[in-house]
Amino acid sequence: MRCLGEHFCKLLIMLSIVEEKYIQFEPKAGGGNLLRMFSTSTLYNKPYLIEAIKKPGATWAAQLVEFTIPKPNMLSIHSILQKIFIKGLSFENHPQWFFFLMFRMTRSCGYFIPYFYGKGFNSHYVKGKKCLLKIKPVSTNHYASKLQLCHSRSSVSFSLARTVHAHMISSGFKARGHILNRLIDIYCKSSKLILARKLFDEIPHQDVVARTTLVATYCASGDLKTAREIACKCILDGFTYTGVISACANAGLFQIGKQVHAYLLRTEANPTLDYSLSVNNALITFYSKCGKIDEARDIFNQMQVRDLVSWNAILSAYVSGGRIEEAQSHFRNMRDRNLLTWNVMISGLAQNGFGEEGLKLFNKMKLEGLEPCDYAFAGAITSCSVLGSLDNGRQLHAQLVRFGFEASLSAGNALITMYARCGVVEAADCLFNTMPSVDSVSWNAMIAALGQHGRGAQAVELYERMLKEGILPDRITFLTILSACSHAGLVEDGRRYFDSMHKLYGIAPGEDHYARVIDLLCRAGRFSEALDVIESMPFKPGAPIWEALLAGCRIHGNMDLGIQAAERLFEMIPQHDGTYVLLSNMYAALGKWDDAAKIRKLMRDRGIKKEPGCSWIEVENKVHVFFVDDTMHPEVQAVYNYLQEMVLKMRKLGYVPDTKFVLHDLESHQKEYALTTHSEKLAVVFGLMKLPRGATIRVFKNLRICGDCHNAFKFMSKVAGREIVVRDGKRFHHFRNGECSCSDYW
DNA sequence: TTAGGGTTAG
Repeated sequence: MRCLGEHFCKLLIMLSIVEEKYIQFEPKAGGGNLLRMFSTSTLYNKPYLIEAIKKPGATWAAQLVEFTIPKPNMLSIHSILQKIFIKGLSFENHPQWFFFLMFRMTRSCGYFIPYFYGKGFNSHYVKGKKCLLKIKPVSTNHYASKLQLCHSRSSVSFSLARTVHAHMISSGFKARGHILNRLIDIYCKSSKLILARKLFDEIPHQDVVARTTLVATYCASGDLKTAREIACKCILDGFTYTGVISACANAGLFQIGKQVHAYLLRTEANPTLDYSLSVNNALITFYSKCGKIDEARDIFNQMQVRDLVSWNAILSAYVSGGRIEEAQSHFRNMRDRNLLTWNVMISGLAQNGFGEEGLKLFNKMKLEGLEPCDYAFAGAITSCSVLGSLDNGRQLHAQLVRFGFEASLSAGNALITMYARCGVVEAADCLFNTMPSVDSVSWNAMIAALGQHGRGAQAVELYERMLKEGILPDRITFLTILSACSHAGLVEDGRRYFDSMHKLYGIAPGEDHYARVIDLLCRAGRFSEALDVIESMPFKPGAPIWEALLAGCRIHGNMDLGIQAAERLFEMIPQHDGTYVLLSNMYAALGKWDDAAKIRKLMRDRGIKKEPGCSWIEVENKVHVFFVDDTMHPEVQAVYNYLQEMVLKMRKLGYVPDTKFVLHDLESHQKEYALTTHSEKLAVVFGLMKLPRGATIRVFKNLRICGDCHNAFKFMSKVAGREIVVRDGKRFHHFRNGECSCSDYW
């Protein structure tokens, strides 16, 4: 029990700080045997645990901890907590259980304190307890290490830092130097600038470290006057400049960052400024984040000395600018690479739509003997989202658990999107609800997932829940919730959220937000309102606005307005194939074949090619691609035969091919045949032929699904008794028993 | 004790 005793001592010290209270604590003996008994077990979810829960005190805590060895992680402990609550047990009478857990988690995973703080645990178990132990002031090292606990890779615990600070004051401890600097840093990172400034002003000898922290924070908040005031009172070093440049990069302050750069160039001859490497590295990232990739490259090329940070920074710049070829060539030319290099490249490929390449690189990384971290997993999982490869995604999820990263936020968030984009929104929902901790990215991902699957009401519900839990929506939250409302026809909700953006949350709507509102209104046929919104915009409408308007006009056959929108688009983005196709489709749908042909001719004259429609489906871990009128796939003839039989059965149930979706003026039997060559039909039929009985058919299409295919899949789902899920360029359709989840609103 | 290279959401 010696080891346990030590744990408890450490715990006590820590808790004294966490709670600012005196805590009654009575360690109980008897855990030793059980500790040994389970020392090799990691099966925390076996019935032993249920038995163990019935036992009191330290015995139980000892088991609990031991069960999580050798790889304690957030998920395993979280699931224990869930079991405890399911059984109606609480920590009320056994605070030591909670202490032990918290200590173990904090030590093993580094970020459990913020987790517990958010969940109201602290008030749950201490209230009403007698206070027996008085906590004395502790050493500088102790406070330093406690403040270190406030920092984790992804979060800063303001509440813990504040408590440590309070403890210092109440115990009479005189904090100096780096302890204060750390506190200031944490306050700044927690956006408590006033508190940080107050502390800074109380320091008798303000050093360059504290100044650097504050200058960078004031700069990021846009308060340049104060930043300058603080900066000019001491000799600045490289840390200050890199800090300021980085702050400008993160806050998007391009002009100011450029001024700092110009200033540094003027003072380059100054021999005291010997920090060009890190400053240049910061500058690469600054220009990259401001979208100036060429400038970033120039800095990299002109650098006399470069290190791995420089190489990674410029690689990241290429990737973020979508310059994948340059990134790949740069990656190949790198003599040294670290884990980060691989992560940047893998996720960069995935983000730019190169899912297959991303997965290949992830596997290559492993073959080269590098152990992937959770960021690498996140990149690989994103690759699966791009491909719609559920099999690969599931395998990666399993690997992730084996590697002990199941508590990772970035990988977890990537998984939510992967499951949703692979058509299994239930799995995404389940993951979201069982993740040990979530952040705003997770909420946004889940709201987006529900929206894409046509579950607008649920998306709205989740958004409201997010607000109730005190999470502030950001500009991406609004993009996702507006899309969700738009796809589900929730016009009033969408309008209300759009209005609240600026009024309640101070976020100025961007063009992308306006485009979504226009989409929302036009889909519902409310064109005059949409035009009013366009009038009220503080900037000139760009292509996304006219595209949304045109798409709405197509749905409602509003030819006049559609032509106006298309004309604007022809001026703005003449090379974009979508405008020509949409307008031509509108004419064709109205039977105006001459006009449709004119648009097609215009397209040809301008040398614009329509992106060919293609659909794909994963069968036994292999992706099968079908094009329109496919002749390439080895089994395509069997597919056509199967489809013909299927159409006969569908006709008996009332299916009538809707030839208005054929865009060329053909004889009616030719039109009907043309419909049967659509890539999405071929892929779905291939799935029906190849996948086991009862398995859901999941098909992906690069463009929007065709209206006749949409109707046909409703009948097909009934005839075959199967669920068919189709992901098109915008959203998902779930066909089940003759109906689609979108209720034909798309 | 401060700074410079990464991730996930649209």
